[in-house]
Amino acid sequence: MKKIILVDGNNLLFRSYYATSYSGVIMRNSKGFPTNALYGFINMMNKIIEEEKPSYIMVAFDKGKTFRHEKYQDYKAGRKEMPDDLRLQFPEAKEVLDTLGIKHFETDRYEADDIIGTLAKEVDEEDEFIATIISSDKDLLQLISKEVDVKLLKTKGFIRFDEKTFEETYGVEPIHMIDLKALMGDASDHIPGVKGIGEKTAISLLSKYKSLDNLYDHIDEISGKTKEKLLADKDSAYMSYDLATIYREVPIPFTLEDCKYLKGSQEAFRKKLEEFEFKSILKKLDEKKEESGAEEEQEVKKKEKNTYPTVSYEKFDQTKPYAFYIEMDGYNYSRSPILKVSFTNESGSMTLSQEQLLSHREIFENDTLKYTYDVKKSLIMLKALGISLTNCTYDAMIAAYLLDYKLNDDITLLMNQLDYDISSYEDTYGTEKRRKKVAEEVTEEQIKQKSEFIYETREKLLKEIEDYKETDLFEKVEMPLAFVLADMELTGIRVDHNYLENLKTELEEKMKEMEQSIYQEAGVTFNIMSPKQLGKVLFTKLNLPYPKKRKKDDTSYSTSKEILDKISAFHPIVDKILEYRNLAKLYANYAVGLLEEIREDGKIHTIFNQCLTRTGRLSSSKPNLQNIPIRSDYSRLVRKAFIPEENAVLMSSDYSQVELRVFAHMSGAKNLQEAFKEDKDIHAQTASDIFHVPLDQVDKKMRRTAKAVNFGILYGISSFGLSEDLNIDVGSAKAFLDNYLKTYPGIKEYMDDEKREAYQKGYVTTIMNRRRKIDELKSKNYMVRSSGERMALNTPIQGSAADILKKAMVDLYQAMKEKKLKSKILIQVHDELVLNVYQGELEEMKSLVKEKMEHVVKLSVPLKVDIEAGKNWYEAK
DNA sequence: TTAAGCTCC
DNA sequence: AATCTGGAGCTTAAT
Repeated sequence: MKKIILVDGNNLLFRSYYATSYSGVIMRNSKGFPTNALYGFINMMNKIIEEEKPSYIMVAFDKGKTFRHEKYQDYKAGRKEMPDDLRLQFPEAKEVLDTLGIKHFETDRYEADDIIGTLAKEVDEEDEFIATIISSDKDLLQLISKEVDVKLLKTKGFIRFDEKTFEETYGVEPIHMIDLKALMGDASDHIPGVKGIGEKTAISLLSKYKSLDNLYDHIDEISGKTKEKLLADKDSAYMSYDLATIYREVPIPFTLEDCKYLKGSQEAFRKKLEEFEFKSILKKLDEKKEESGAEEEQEVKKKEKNTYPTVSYEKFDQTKPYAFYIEMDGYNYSRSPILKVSFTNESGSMTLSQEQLLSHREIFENDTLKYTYDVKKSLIMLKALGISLTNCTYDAMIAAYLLDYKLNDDITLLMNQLDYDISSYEDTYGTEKRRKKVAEEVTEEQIKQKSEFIYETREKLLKEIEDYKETDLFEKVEMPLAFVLADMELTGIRVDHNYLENLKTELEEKMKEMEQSIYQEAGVTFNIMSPKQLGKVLFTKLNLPYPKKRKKDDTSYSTSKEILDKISAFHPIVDKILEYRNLAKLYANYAVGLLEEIREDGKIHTIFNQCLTRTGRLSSSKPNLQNIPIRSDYSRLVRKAFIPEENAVLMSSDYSQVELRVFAHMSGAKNLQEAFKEDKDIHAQTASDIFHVPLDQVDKKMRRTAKAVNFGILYGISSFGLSEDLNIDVGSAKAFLDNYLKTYPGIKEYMDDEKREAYQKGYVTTIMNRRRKIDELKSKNYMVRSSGERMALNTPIQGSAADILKKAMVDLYQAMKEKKLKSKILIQVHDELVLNVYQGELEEMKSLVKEKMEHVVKLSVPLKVDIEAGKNWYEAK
C-alpha cells in the first residue's frame, strides 16, 4: 500500500494567516515582507511529513477567481477579499514546496477542494493507494471512504476522521454529509439549507431517509411544520446540495504516482528559510540533521564519556583546573551532611567523603580554577565545615540558567538534557520520606559522573553563552552575584523573637473573637477557611447575591476578596470574614511561619534562588522574605520583627519606579523620559498628560487611574483588564489606553517592534542580553499566544530591572569589601536592598549605596534610589 | 498533589 | 467564539 497525503494548501495558508494576524501586527522579515502564513504553513508541512512519513504528497491550491459555481455567484460572493499580505505569500509557499520536492497543483475554474476530491476518488477507484486529507474545512469530510481519511485541523492539534469515527460523530455515512448540509445549511460557507431546520432535525430525517432525494420522494410520510418547511425551501435545498458537493471530475493532467515525495533540495529550502528569517525552523533543521548524523557518533560519545581513570587523592593533579560536585541531602546549612564530593580533571576522577574532606581542605582553598554546579550551595555547605572555596569561576547551573535550560536543584535534569544517561537524585536515593538503600559502588559511580559532566560540558556551555552575547552577564554579574547571595544567606537577618510571639498571641485572640462573631452572624459554625463551606453559608444559607456571571451548571462559588468586596454592603458578616482571613494569613504565614524559621543564632536565613525565574529576578524561599506585608497599616507591623545587630540600624534602599524608567529608556518615548529627567511624580504627570489637565489639578482618582494605566502598560494589560482593575466600563478603559499611546508617541511602535522581533526570533532579551525563549508565541491557542505576547513585552522590562539590581549588588558588595566595611547586605526584594549598617558606617554606607545603585548602568533616564534607616524594617521604609 | 486564596515587587 | 495583568512563595482545604 502506498500512502498519499492530500493537502488543502489554500486552507492551510488562510488558516495560518488568520491565526497569526492579531492586533493588526503580522510577522514580517526585516525587509517588511509578510511571512506569518508561510511560517505556519512550513511548520505544518514539516509536521505532516514527520507524523505521516508519506512517500507521496500533493498540495492543492485555488486558481483565478471564477469557479464552477457561477450560477450561484451570489452565495459564494459572500467570501472576503484576500488581504494583500496574504496573497503575496502564495507564490512563496509554492516555491517552498518546490524546494522540498513536493508536488502542488492548481487549475482554472476549480477550487482546491475539487482537486482533492478528484484525487481522492482516484484513490477509491484503484488499489495501490490510500490517502489522508489535511484541512481544517469540515466540507472535506464527505470525501471519507474505506481508503481515504481526513485529518481535521483544530485550534488544538487535529482530529482524524475515518468512516467509523465519522459515523459515531454525525450518525450518518460520510457521503450523506452533503445531504445534511443541504438541509441544515452552513452559515460559514454561505449555504442556505432549509429555513427552520437545524442539525437535530436534519440528522433524524436523514437517519430514516438516508438521502435528500429519497426524503423528497417520501415527503408525504412527513407531517406538520417540518413538511411545510421542506416543501417551501425545496429549491434552496437542492441548490445547497450542489453547493455543498465537492466536484470530483476535475481534469487532472498527472497520475497519483507523479505525486512522489522527492525530498527536494535541503540547500534551496534553507535559502528560503533564511530569506524569510525563520531562525527557529532553521535551528530545528540543524538539530534534526545532528540527530540523524549523530546516531553512530552517539555510540562513540557514550564510550568517550567515563574515560577518566579513577585516581587516589595523591594522584589527582591539583594544579590543573578541576570540576567538583558536592552530593548532599537538601539545603539545610549545617544540618544536612555532605554525602560525597567528586572531582574531575584531565588527571582523572576521584571522590572524597565528608571526613576525608576535612583533612584535605586545601583542595577547595588552593589557587587552582574550579568549576561546579550550584556554587552558592557549595559555598554554604563548605562554610558549615569551616572550609572556604577559592577561585571557583564557573557554575554550570548558572550557565544553564542563562541558556534557558530547564533546571531544578538536581543536576541530573540538566545532564539528561545534554544526553547524559543518569537517573535522578530521587530515583537513586528515594524521596525525603522514604530513602532507599543504595549500593556504595552505584552512588560512587553516579557522583563521579556528575563532576565529569561539569568538566566535559563547560566549554560547550560557555561557547553558547558567548554566542548569546551573555558572557558579561555571566562573568560580571551572575557568577559574582552567587558569592554575594551566599554571604547574604549565611549572614541572615535578626528577628525579634518576643515581638513575634506577642504578635502571635494577639492574633490568636483577635481570631477567636472574630470567629465567634462570624458564627453568630451565620447562625452556624463552619470552617471559615474552607471556600466550599463559606460559599454555601454566604450564598445558600444567607442568600447573598452572587455578583458575577456563573457558567451553567457551575455549583461552586468563588469567595475571593474581589467577590466579597462587592457584596460587603449586603451583610455585616462579609467584612468580618475578610478581616478573619487577613488575621489568619498573618497568623499562619508571618507569625507562626517566621517563628519556625528562626535558627539558633536568632536569625532567619532565607534561600535566594538565583536560577529560577524566567525573567531574571531572584526568588526567596524557606521562608520567603520577599513578601513580608507592607500594604496595610496593621499587617506591616510584622516588619517590626526584623531588627539590626547591636550598634547597627536596618537600612532600606529602593529604586524609585525602576521598571517605568527602564520602559521609558527602552521605548524611547521622549516625553516620558523628560518627566523622569525632571524627577516628576510620574503617575501624576501621566494623569496630567492623559486627562489634559495641569499638574496641580490632578486629583487622587486621576492619579490612581494613571498609575493603573502605567502598570497596565508594563504588564501588557487589555482594556478589559484595566476596566476590571479600575471598576470602569471597557469603553473608557480603552479610551485611557488609546489616549496614553497618543500622548506618548513611540510607545506603540516600540511594543509592535518588540512583539514582531519576539515572533521572528522566538525569544526576547534584556539590556544585559539576558535571553528568554517564549514558546507560547508558537501556540495555536489564542490565549496561550496572547500570554506569550505579554511575556514578550514585560520580560525585557522586568528582566532589565532585575539585571540592574543584580549588578548593583555585585558592585556594592565589591566596594564594601574594598573599603573593609562591616555592614552587610541582607535581603533583596526586586527593587530594594535591606542592609545591616553599623552606626559608625551609616553616612558612608548611605552615599556608597546610593552611588552604586544609581550609577550601575547608564540609561537615557536617571535611576533614583530612596534610602531610609531605622531600628527595624518597619521604620526603614 | 492541586487549587484557591493571599502576600510581595 | 472566548478571552482578557508580568514575576514569585506559602498555607489551607480538598482530592
